[in-house]
Amino acid sequence: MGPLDGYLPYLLNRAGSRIATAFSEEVRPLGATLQTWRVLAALHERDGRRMGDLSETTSIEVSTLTRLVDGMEKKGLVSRRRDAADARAVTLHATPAGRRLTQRLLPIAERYETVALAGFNAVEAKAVKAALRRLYANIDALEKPHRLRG
Amino acid sequence: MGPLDGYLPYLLNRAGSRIATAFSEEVRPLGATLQTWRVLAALHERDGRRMGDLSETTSIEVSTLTRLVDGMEKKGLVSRRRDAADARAVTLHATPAGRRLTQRLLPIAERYETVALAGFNAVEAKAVKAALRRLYANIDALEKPHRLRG
DNA sequence: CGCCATTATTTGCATTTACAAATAACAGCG
DNA sequence: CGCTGTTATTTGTAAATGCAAATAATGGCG
Repeated sequence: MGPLDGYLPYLLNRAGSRIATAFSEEVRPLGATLQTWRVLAALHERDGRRMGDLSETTSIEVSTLTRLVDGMEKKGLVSRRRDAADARAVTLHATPAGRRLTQRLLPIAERYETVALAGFNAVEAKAVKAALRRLYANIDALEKPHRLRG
Repeated sequence: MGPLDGYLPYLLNRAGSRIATAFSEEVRPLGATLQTWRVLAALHERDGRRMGDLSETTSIEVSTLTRLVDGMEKKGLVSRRRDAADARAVTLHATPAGRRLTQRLLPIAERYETVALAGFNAVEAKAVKAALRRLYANIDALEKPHRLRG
């Protein structure tokens, strides 16, 4: 066990990468990717989100998201709509086909949650999640100042 | 707080992405990227690693790593050597310039560790890291069986 | 020794990604 | 109402990525 094993960003990336790769492999036969799942999951949580909102939620850069959504639209999984209130914005909506795919992906996602947390009791699981939220908030706070200048 | 906020892989990815993006931005002025840092950090831990070993430790896919190392070699940060014991393998070594860059990146990396764990006491910090190792091991165990067939 | 299955790395190639610039529409103010 | 600065999204373009195939070398076994 070297220094890397004690370095938090390393451990974070390692765990995240591993789960991402495994999940990707698993959903490929369904014609899905990790990124499409992220978008579908975000829309499952709340449909009709804006691109920027989706980018924030999924951690997918907006220009990347644009082209990802292009593909998903072509596949008939989602549809874009010009926001009625603000014509600059675009809202994204899952189509019936998109919702069907989501339903097929949900149990796989649930299984990954279970597998990842194998051996964790309820208290420990809750603690990890709380810690991950704190880590995120800490880094987020580091970035935010940039946006508040002026 | 929707369902996503309770989904571990989501929290993991969100925290990891955020820290990765922030770190990347920060090291760009030094002519470095997150990926080059990962390679340099792995070599700092132990020099002369094989490509496959590096791929495993950095979570960078081997074919991606090959090309990343091409670029690092061109920049004079690392050098490849054919492994004396096994001519199939290539070992990678940090050059003086590579080590100098590593020395400049180390304090930045340390700072990220500190910032990410702001508000965590020593016990909590240790617990998060242990949890991340367990998560990784759990997913790893899910994958391993594939390699043991035959 | 020579063959064969296995392992380590690289290469081919199509896709994904991200930064920066461009476009489109808003909001406030003269 | 027509500027002006800001916000939301897309597009241009070059680089990074990952799967699969190719290459190179090993080890075991007849």
